[in-house]
Amino acid sequence: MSDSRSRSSSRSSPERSSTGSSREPSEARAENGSRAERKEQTRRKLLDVTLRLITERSLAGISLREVAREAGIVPTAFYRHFASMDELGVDLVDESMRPLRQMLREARKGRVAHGDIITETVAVLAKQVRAHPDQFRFLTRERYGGVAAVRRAISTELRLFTSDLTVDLARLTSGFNWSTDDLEMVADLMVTAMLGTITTLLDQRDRHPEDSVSILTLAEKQLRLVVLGMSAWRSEA
Amino acid sequence: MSDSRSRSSSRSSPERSSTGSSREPSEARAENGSRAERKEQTRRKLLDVTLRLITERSLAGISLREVAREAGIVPTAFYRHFASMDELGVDLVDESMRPLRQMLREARKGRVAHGDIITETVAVLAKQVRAHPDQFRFLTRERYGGVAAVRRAISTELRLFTSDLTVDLARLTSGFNWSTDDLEMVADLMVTAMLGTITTLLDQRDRHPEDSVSILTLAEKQLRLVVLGMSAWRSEA
DNA sequence: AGTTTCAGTGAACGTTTGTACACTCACCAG
DNA sequence: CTGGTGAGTGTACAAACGTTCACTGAAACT
Repeated sequence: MSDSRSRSSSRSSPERSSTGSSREPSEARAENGSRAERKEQTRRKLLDVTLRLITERSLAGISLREVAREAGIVPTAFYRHFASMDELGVDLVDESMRPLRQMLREARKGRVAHGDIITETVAVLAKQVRAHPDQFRFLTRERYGGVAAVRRAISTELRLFTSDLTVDLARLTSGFNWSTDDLEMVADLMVTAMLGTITTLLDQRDRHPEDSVSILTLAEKQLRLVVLGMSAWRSEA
Repeated sequence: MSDSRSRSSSRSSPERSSTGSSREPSEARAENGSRAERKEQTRRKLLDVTLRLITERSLAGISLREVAREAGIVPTAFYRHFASMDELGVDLVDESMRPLRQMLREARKGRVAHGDIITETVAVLAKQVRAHPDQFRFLTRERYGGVAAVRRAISTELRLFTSDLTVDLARLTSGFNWSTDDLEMVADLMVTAMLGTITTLLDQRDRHPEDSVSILTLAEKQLRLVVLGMSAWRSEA
């Protein structure tokens, strides 16, 4: 069916070695970029194609051949970029989670009032989910998915999220002598709640797109409930 | 490698129609059970094999042939029981979740003090996870997995869990005029937290088995934190 | 006793898969 | 100008896949 796309690079150079003055590398070539750039472009295409295909299937259900086909290269050329689909998956995890982690860290930076932090965090998350739904779909799908290496990569990165949050909670509760264990417990609950929100967000997105608002207020409420619990906790235990 | 197992049913009847006195169905046959029973046995085997194989792969990564092979039947005989692997997956969801839901409902029945309910609920969950780890692994793996039908089935059943809990929360907070939306919000948070506990429980089980205790106290703490949050909430909003 | 039902068989099919191998030829460095 | 590098090609193959079809034979029904 979709097999007519692989015939796009037959003619290579329209006017090759004509005037002799084409020496400097800064000339406007018909084909784009240097060798390294071209390679990076294909790499990107492989990653993007996989991300797109994973909308309706899991990583384990996507074949190397299919990804290569959609990216417009022959199956064997795939190996120039990744040793296997598993490796591609791990790279995809890094690429998806590292920027997000940075954004969430900065959303909490400099702020002290709990309310602000919660609103800001939920907003950042919502914006990211809206901007890169495929990445989040990939992450939720593969978090407990069939590929062990990918699962491990996500789990590791997620632990960093929790540890970031634990540090910030420690700063916010300094003076109320919380134990590290209890702080981690709360951070874990918050991260879990936000992960739940993400999945709800993705689910709802498919059916009726603009219910996001109610989901986000729900998420904020849940976080606020936990913060309230923290106040009561400190005056109990 | 593992191909030497399919040659176990070559000789069918060692002494067929010898004496003529083998008429009544209550006779001690070498093979067991009636026709319907035999069929149910094979069905069970198919379900069990799938559950076992899913420990290290996802449903989408398990082939119909492999399941049939491990169950000791020929691939085509699979269709006598399920129309596809997807259908088998949906049946597996029902079988795993319905009894659990019943148990959790009864764990909350007749109790009024929050502490009791929390302890009891976590205990029931822990016991079930310990008793049927494969089922829970299957559920967490396929909850956002690659097979749409299975995803939907789990999601539906999970919503019932939340709605059960919402009803019970309504009973417990009667007189404090909570809105249904807010009760659902809390119930959702609690269910999400417990799902997180389950996955942590399964992860840790593989590495060092007897850290379950600390995970369970963590789970109880999280639930208790939420309940504390509820008290503070009602006196605020 | 005679007939029907149906779980399981076995061969065959057309695809698709991952990977091996020898290759081309545009690019970059010397 | 020249030689090496390496991204992408094309062919090839064995293995596994889902599904089809006509079949067997014991249990169940009449």
